[in-house]
Amino acid sequence: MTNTASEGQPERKRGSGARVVYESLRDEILDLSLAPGSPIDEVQLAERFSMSRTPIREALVRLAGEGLVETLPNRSTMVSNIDFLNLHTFFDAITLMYRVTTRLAAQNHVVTDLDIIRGHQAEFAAAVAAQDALAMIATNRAFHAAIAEAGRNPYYTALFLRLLDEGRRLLRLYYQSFQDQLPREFVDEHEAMIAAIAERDLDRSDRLARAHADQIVRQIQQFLARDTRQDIAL
Amino acid sequence: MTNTASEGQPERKRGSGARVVYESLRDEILDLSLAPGSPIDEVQLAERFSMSRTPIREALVRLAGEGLVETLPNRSTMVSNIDFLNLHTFFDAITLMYRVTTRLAAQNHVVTDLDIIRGHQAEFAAAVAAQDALAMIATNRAFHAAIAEAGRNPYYTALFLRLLDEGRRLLRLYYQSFQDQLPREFVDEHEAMIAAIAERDLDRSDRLARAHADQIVRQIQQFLARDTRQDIAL
DNA sequence: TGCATTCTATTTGTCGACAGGATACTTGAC
DNA sequence: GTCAAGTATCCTGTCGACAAATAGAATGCA
Repeated sequence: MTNTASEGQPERKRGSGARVVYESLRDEILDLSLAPGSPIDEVQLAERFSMSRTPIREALVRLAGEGLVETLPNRSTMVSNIDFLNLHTFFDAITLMYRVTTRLAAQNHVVTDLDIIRGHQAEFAAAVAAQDALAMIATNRAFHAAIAEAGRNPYYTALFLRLLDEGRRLLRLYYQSFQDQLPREFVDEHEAMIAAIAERDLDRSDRLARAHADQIVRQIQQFLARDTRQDIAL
Repeated sequence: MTNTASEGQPERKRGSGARVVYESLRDEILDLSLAPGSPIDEVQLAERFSMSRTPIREALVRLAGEGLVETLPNRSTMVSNIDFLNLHTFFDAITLMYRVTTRLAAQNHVVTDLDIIRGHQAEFAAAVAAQDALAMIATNRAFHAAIAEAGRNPYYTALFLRLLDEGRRLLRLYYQSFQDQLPREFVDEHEAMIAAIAERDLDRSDRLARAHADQIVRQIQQFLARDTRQDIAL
C-alpha cells in the first residue's frame, strides 16, 4: 500500500514544509528515536513527508547549524554523535547557564513571569508523580526556559535552550535507567528556586541554581560511570 | 556585456557554492556594507554570484540561523537590525564570555596556545600602530578567539564568536568615530591578560578580562551617548 | 477627493531533473 | 587467494521552471 500519501494528506500550507520536517527530525534526534551516528537519506525523507527534497534540505541545513546533524560534503549527512569525551565542557557550560539565568530572573522578573514559572513547575510535579519520563523532560525544559525568559537576556536564553536540548539526549538515557524511583529532590529544588526568585534574592537564586545543576550533573555522571558487572563466583 | 560569467569564472567546486555566498554575505553584513534593514533579493544575488537560487537560499537559511538576517514568510528577507534598545543584554553576555573564556584559558592552555595568542596580539598591535580600523577589528577577534580556543570549551567559544561578530557591527560604528586617536590601552590590557594566562592565575585573568570588557563597553556606550549638538549662539 | 476593490507584477516556496562524486561491487592480474 | 583497477550504482549539489502569496498599481464607487 503506497497510496496512503495521495489521499489523506492534510494539504500543508505553503511556507510550513521545512518547519514541519525540522521540528519532526529535531524531536526524533533528541528523543533518540534517531540513533546518533545513523545516516539520513534525503530521498527517503522526501518520500516519508511526501514533499520534494528542497524543504528537506532546508531543514537539514538548519539542524546542521545547531549541531544536531553533521553533513559531510558530497556524502550523506548523519545524526551527530554525543561527545562523551568532552561532556565536562557541556556540564560546565550548562551549570553556568543555570546560574546566570536564575540570577537574572531574580533580578528582572515581573509578576506574570512567576505565574508562568509556577504553572510549568506544577506540570513538572505532575509528571514526576505520574512517573512519565518524557513529560518530565519536557516540563523541566519548559520550567527552566520560563526562568530564562524572565531573565530577559536572549543570548543566555538561546544558549541555555540549546544546552537543555542537547542534554535531552543525555536525560533520555538517564531517565530510562530508573523509571520507578524518581528524583523527588528536583521538585523541591525547583520550589526553592521559585521562592528565591520571587524574593529577588540574587545570591540565593545563584546558589540554588548551582546546587540544582550540581545535583543533575552528579546524577548523570553516576549513571554514566555505573558498574553493571555481576559478581559471579568463579 | 553579459558574457563575463561564461569566460573568466574560476569554475567553483561542487560543494562550495553555498559557502562562498554565506561568507561573502556574512562579511558584508558585519562590515555594514549591507545596511541593517536593507532587503535581500535572491535573484539579484543569484545573478551576482552567477549561480542558481538554491545555494543562495541555503546561505540565507544559515545566516537566518545565526540571526544575521530575518526572513519573513513569503516575503523578502532582510538584514537584521541592530537592537539598540537591548544592547545591555549584549554587553552583559559578552562581558561574561570575556571572563569565562579568559579564565578557562588560564586553566587549560598548553604552551603552543600561548604562541598563537601572542602572534595575534602582535598583529593587533601592528594594526593599532597602522591605524587600520578593519585590521584592528579582525585581529582583535582572532586574539580573543585564540584565547577562547585555549579554554577548550566549544560552547563558550561558539557563543563568544557569535557575540564578537555581532559586536563587529557596533565596533565598526565605534572605530569609525576616531580613526586618529586610537585606544592604546587595549594593547596594554591584552599584554596583561596574556601574562596572567601564562602564569595560570585564574582570578587575575578573570579580573583583567572583566576590566577589559568594561573598558570596551564604556567606550561604546560613550560613543552611542555622544552629544554632537553644536553650541550656537541664538 | 477619498476609500475600497480588483488586477497585475514581483518574489518566494516547491518541484522534478540532471550531473558530479563517492562508495561498493565486479573483474582481472600477480 | 589477495590486491588493484575499472565499472556500476547511489546520493548529493545545482539548475531551471512553475505556482502560491503578497505588495503595489489601477480602477470603480461613494
